[in-house]
This record gives sequence, C-alpha cells and structure tokens, in this order.
Amino acid sequence: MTTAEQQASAQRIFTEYLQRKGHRKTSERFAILSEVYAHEGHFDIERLYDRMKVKKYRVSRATLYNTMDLLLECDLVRRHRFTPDRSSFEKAHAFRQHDHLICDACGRVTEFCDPRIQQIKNTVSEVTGFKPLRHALHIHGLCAACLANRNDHDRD
Amino acid sequence: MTTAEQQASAQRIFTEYLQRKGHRKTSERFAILSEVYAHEGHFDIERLYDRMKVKKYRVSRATLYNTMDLLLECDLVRRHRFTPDRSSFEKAHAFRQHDHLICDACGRVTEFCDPRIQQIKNTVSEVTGFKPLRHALHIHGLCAACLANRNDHDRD
DNA sequence: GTTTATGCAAAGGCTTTGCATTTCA
DNA sequence: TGAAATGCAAAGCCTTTGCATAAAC
Repeated sequence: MTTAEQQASAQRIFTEYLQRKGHRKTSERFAILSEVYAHEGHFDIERLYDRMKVKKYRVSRATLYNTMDLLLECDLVRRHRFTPDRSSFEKAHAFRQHDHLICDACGRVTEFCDPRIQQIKNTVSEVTGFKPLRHALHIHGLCAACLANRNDHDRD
Repeated sequence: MTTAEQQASAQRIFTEYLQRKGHRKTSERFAILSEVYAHEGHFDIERLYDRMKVKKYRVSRATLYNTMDLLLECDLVRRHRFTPDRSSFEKAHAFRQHDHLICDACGRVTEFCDPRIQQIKNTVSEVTGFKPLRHALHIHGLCAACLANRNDHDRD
C-alpha cells in the first residue's frame, strides 16, 4: 500500500466516521489527518504543531488534541507513552501488528514484529474471558549502538 | 516469600544501594520503602501520600517523587502509565514476570503471566542486537464483567 | 440561522524545582 | 561542621477547558 493509497483510505474512513457520528467535516480535521499520514514514525503534539505551522495549515493546539481524540476513536492513529512526560502518536496504517524497542540510553524507538503476541492474546482471552482489543509491548533496554559505546568506555 | 521477608530483603537492597551511591539513609526513605512494600497492587503518588499522612510518617510529595526515582533505579519499584494522566507504581517483588490487562470500560487492571514473552525477548535480542532489560505488555480491551454488561444492554 | 468547531488564553493536574531549614555523616 | 535531603510553595509542562468568533450544515 503506497502512502497515497493510505492517505485515500484514511480519508474515506475518517469521512465515514465523522458522518456516522454527526461530526462536522472541517478543513482543519482533514489537514491534520493528511499531515499525520504524510510521515512515517512517531511524533508528539508539539512536532505536529510545528510541522503544520510551517505549511499552509496553521491549527491551534486545542484542535490538534481534539482531532487526535477523533482519530484515536476511529483507529486511524495510535497513542503511546514511551516516556512519562508526553504522548507519542503514529498513524495506524503503519501499526500492522508491531511493537517497540526503547533504548534507555539514547531514547531511540525501533519497531519489531512477533506473531507470538497474537497467540498470547488468544490464550488470555480463552483463560480469563477478557476480550483483547489492542495491545502495546514495550521492551526497554540498550540498543546495539549504545551497547557498543558502553563497552568502548569500559575499555578506557 | 512472605511480606515480612520481602520487606527485609528490600531494605537490605536499598541500604546497600544508598551506601554504594553515597546517598544518605534518611528515615523518610525507609518509611516510604516500607509503605510501598506493605501493600499489594498498583498505586499512584497521591494514594501513597494519603496513606503515609494517615500513619506516623508524613512526607512531602517532593520527597515521594525523589524517593520513587531512587527505588526505580535500584529496581525495587516499577512504574507504569496505564492511563495518560498519571504514573502508577508497584513494588518489584510483586513483579516477577507478569503483565497487565486493562479494561477500557471500567479501568480495572488485572495481571497475567505468559512465558512466551521471555521467548520473544530472547528472539529480539538475537535478531537485532538489542539488549532487553525490562518490558511492559499492556493488553487493552473489555473484561469479562463489562463484556457481560454490554451484552445485557444489547438485549434491552 | 443554528449548532458545532476553532482559537486563544487561562486554568488544571501531575511533576519538578528553588530555597530556607533540617538532618545525616 | 559541611554537604545533602526535606518541606513548602512556586513554577513548568503537557493537556483540557471556557468563551467569543468563525464555519459547517
């Protein structure tokens, strides 16, 4: 699926969602969706705010927060709390069954996939009656680069 | 391991840690550790503050935050962000390889274990060179009770 | 024309910080 | 005695809210 196809698909989903919920289809909302889907990876509200300020569309932070809530509700966006101080977001099309490695030294976030997560969710559901809807697996540790650095320093 | 044994073990670890780091062994720090280890389950700073205010030891919020940082650093406590608005903590002795189910309807957090997580961490380490230190798997969804409630309402 | 959304600024809530006071070493 | 920790209150920061203005329907 190309970026353009993702954009088109996301717009269709968002339009349908707004219609169904009786929400208005404002230009700000679609501009935000477009900007969210224009980039790969994670971002926070401030970064999104800056990126939109540079471009044609200048929206308020309040509208960003409001719109992110809408996008979260129709699963076009995911929210993370990699660090305790702020929320990170990412478009949901990039989210097809992946999880995150977080380096505690440099803060870099990388993605990985493992089908066993799905198996775990199935087991949990069977055993407890809990109905899993979504999940987040965050593995904290040291990335290969920081690990190498640390060993270099130890050698000094 | 009984609660008393956990207390004793945690105190030993904390004492050793403070010594090694050249930090002072204040009565507040040990009172906080003791209170943290006196209860099962998750708590936030405000709850801890209230519990200590009731008892003999009254400590400031600043000291609570400072001490939690110390306890986090020596792995006697874990921090979670189940909801975006505040941090939850739990003693680390209760943390032996378990993860969390979070009900999006009633907010209840329950625990579960699955050894496949460890396997996933091993695989990640082998494939990417990332060194896993700790992890958090949060599965969001609907607990059995809320699921039942919802079905009841559907029937109306 | 209504009603909803936006934008701005102010307020809120959790967390951190600065500084005087106390306490540990 | 001297450095570090505590407590209090104020400040910070992300996020939410209230209200006037603007835009959707």
